[in-house]
Amino acid sequence: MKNKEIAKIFFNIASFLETEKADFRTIAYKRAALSLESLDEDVEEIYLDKGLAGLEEIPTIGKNLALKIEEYIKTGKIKEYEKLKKKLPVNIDEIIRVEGMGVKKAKILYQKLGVKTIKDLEKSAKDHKIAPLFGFGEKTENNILQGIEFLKIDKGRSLLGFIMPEVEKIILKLENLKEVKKTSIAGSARRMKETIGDIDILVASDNPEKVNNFFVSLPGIKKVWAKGPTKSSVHLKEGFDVDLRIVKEESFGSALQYFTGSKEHNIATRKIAIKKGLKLNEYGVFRGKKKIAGQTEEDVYNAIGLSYIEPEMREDDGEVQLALENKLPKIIGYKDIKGDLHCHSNWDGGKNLIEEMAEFAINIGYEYIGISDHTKFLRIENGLNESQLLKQREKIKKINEKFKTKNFIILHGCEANILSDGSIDIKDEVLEKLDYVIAGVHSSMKIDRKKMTDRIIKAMKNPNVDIISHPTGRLIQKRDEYQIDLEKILKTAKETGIILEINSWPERLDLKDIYIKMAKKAGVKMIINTDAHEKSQMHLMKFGISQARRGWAEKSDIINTLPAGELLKYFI
DNA sequence: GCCGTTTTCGGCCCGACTGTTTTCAGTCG
Repeated sequence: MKNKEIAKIFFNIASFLETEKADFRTIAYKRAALSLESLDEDVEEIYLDKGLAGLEEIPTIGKNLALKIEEYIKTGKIKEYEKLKKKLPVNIDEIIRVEGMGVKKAKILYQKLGVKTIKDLEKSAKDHKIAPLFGFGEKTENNILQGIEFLKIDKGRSLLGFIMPEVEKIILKLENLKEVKKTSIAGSARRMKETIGDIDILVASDNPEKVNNFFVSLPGIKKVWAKGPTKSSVHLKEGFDVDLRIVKEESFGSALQYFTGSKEHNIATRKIAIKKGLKLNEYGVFRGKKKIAGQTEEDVYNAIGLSYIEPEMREDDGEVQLALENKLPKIIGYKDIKGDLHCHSNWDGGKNLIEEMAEFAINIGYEYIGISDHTKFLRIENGLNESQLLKQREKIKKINEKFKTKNFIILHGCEANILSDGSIDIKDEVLEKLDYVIAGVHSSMKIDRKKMTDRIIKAMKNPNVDIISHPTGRLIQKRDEYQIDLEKILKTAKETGIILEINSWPERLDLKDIYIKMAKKAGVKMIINTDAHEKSQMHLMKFGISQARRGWAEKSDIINTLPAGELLKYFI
């Protein structure tokens, strides 16, 4: 996929152009870069398939940019970009990562001091060469040094599952303040993106000053970037920024809509407002000077003629048009799940007894749980062999007797291994005795695309296999997906009735949102599981659900929204 | 440079905060 490479070049071209003049060409390049970044299809394939015309079908790509993409595919270079680099030989994308540094400052620092890299920048700041420059000063110089320090320990984006508890802690503290009327998570955390750059929090209050002062003095804050009457921005010791915005309660809905983003979604909604002769900003929806909405997000969307759009869908990926036509899908809700079928017990080295897992499931309102321990190929995980599985089955039968009165049932499955030849590591005569069988790849992950696809398809065709766990094997920020032909896998899933898992583990979230969309389109059913190795991890379900929501999955696409009786029909 | 349920030309989302300046450009979201 050359999408990301070209996107990066377009971003940099925009930056270079911006150092000369911030006209709409820069915006066009930035938009094109964003659109390429989020494009599912490979631009190179589009080009090989349909030529320039195909490229021009991509929104934000016109004749000129299509030619540039063609040039890159053919020659590996874009002449205009090379020219711009020669004119301003600065690692522009690197330097503007320093908080407070933008392209204009970067250009001046190159011209005056020859700064080309972050290293040069750091040296110039340390030698106090920046402060005396016109337009700069002591504070700017210090901020640059601090920004560089933070970058050095910056882990980049954090996993949603890691950052969410931190957000909740801060929100809890804010809620305890009597001046605070309402709070909400906003930004990409509210949209439940799988990784989060920084945290955005919105507060409704009539005393913003008090809230702001309280916020910037919270423990763990290493640097206050900005603090104004309605907004402040800080850097936490955990390595990320938190932005707080305070508005009056009457504007809470419009502020939340604005602050949740995405940026592209906001631009799209504001354009709709303009077309209707309205203005949308964080204070409300306005007709002339008259405010016609703002208290709730529903009001805001309705006022500009849209139906309410769930935060997880706000990526400007067609949702605005559907909201305009009142045709949005009703995506799965956080309370629709009736049970978790990918749970490990202490039989395979998990932490809890089967009974403990079941009791926890009952307490969080589930109607069933599925125990699916690892099988024998995974020795390191104490995988169960055939006789152990049969023994476990007897045990579960007995435990189920106890839960009969509670209208709860433990289903018995396993998470078997798809071996490198596509066979399953447990004999069929045992597999067929289980309530259901999950199969997953846990070894030989680097084989080529055709072999991996054939391997998984062979497993899917085993009549005893019901579910494929974490189908692409990715570990976010750690390990790429296995090479697979997803189209073929989806086709086979549809033919065989195989269920694909959405694994809720924060570093898996596998299938991911765009694949969920593809699966839904292909008519393939999915199941959201946690892969819990101890009972409290069943709470991770919300991250799987959020991924499903980002993939626009509806309740009917997800089989564990069904009661046990109906669910089991999928496993016959 | 892109794009069209006002347009093939003339628009392109909108506002907050800082630092340096003395009224605003640059940066951020």
